[in-house]
Amino acid sequence: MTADARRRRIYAAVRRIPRGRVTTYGRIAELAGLRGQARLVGYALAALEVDTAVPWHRVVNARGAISLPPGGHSALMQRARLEAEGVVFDGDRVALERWAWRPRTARGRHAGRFADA
DNA sequence: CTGGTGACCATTA
DNA sequence: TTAATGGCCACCA
Repeated sequence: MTADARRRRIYAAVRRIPRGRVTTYGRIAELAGLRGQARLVGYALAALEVDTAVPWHRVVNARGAISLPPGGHSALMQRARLEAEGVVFDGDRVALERWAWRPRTARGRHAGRFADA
């Protein structure tokens, strides 16, 4: 698989995140069929155009925090966009147990490390 | 080629 | 709870 194909899979996965929810880099990697390659997700997002339709702001790190340089323009925009969608921050992070998007892979009840609040 | 870096993460101590 | 470690891959010097 080419590097370009991986990037497109990553973007496709990010586009699936619903409004008002977040998910992690590692989770996107899994959905893109690239388990264990979370770093690639960050790299791919960094390559996006400024006016992209890909909802990159819905991707946070495993702690629920924004992984962009603190105080930077991009970080501020990410937080502003999330809050505009109703996502609430607790300090510098969002509670994943509450805001993480869980695609329907859950069989019957909660299947992942993100349970409902 | 080699080595370093990055919007990362799970594991281990 | 925080720190260190090893693994991952694309890109660049």
